[in-house]
Amino acid sequence: MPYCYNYPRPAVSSDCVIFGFDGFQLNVLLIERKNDPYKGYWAFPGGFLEMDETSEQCARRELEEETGITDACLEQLYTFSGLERDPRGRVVSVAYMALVRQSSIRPVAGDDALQAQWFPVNSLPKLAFDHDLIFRTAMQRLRQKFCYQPIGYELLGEKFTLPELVRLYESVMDQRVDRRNFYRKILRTGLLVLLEERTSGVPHKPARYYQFDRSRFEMLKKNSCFSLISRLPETLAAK
Amino acid sequence: MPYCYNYPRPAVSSDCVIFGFDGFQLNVLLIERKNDPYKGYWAFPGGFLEMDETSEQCARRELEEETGITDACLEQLYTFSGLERDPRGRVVSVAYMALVRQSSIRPVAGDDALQAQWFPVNSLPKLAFDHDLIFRTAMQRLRQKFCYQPIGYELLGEKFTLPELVRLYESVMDQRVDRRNFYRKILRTGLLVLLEERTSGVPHKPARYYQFDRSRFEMLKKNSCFSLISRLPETLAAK
DNA sequence: AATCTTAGTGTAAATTTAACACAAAGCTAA
DNA sequence: TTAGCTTTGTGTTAAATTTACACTAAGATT
Repeated sequence: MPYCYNYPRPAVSSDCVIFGFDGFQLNVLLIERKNDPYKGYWAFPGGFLEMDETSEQCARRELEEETGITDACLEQLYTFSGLERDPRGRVVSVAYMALVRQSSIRPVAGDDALQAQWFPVNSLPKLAFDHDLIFRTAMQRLRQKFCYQPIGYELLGEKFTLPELVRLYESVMDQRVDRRNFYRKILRTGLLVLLEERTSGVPHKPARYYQFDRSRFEMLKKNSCFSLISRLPETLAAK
Repeated sequence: MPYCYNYPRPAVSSDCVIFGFDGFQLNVLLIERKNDPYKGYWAFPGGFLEMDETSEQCARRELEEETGITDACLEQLYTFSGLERDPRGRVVSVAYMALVRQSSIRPVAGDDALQAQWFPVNSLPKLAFDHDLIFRTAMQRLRQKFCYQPIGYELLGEKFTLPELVRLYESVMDQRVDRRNFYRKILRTGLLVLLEERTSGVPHKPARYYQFDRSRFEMLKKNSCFSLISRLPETLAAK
């Protein structure tokens, strides 16, 4: 026990909630734990902080070690510090989340993981530690972000069709979206660039591909704001 | 050095960014540090995590010890884990923020603090540690929240007038707001309850007092969502 | 009683939303 | 080859909201 301090310290770890979209449903990436505690349980990839890395670097490192993913754009989600999170003792975990193109990622189990696998968000296995709480927090945050930011392009390919985008929104928000109104709304933002290519081999009218205009997005993010509750659903306003 | 572990561990702390509003400008509560490092510098109240408390409980405890504030509603802001945050060694800090009624709080220095004092957000002294980064993060988050949530009532009294509310919004967002349109918007949400009382002793028409309907707010928070970028300012949409 | 200052209400045009209908384009199967 | 099926893309219209204003009201001061 070579590391000694004047006061007790919790261990610090990072965990990653990685969202992917397969064209039909929203998934998260889980690993099966190779070691105790919770051996054999599924959990989010993560591990202990080392002294020469930030919490985000730790998340990125553990993600690569356990799943092979290297280029996810991580965003800090929340820090969990419950007293009984981990049977080994006090562990404070900084959770991160990321949206990735599921198709471009082939998760490979490594290190502490028996296997890495995608699970649909509405049928997860029993999770280790307090990862169920982490998952619910991530889901909530993801939905919030979808409400007021036209994000989610990280979840699709470099190019995508509007119908795909609608399905993504419907999956995440778990509610029906009017295609036609949605198209207009999203196109009016000017964030999508129309490409020449179309889908092919489909037994119906082919869809056009679009690309996300990241530079315009950054520009807009700086300026747009202030609307004070964007709009109140009529049904609620009446009450 | 009685606390020993197999692997090195960072210390974990909590810091609190407390926002207050004095009717004219937005302020934050700072303490002057009694001890090194950064002795004599101003900093956000905070301190080290103890083993029998969560990170939020730690924030609440330190806030009380150093400023006497007991009933702030803390919200987790962000966790800072930079390698060089603290000259004493590796410290990971979980930052919280809260909005309080400045008038109802008389900050009292205690414990590690020489004094506790409100500072206008646009003229802060030099801050200890990376607290300048924490402040900018908090300010950004506060503005974001004001954009899509009719919050900020914690910053005003139990009862308040619409002109006060406008001044609050103008202070936080640092931009002009059209009184008349703002009134309509905010009233339409149904979140404000008109009281009988009016301001008195003012050399002009007295303003009416309103009260925030917290239960309706909770109800709305559950249901409202999904607008996909509330609205795009015309000036930007044109580009 | 006139004046000054801020509070509260109203109006009209432009924009956006919500809820639809319909034409277009590709494959399939008779 | 053509009718039929499916999904995509584009309009249309009424209702609601936003924006940008002008005007009246109420209290204190001179």
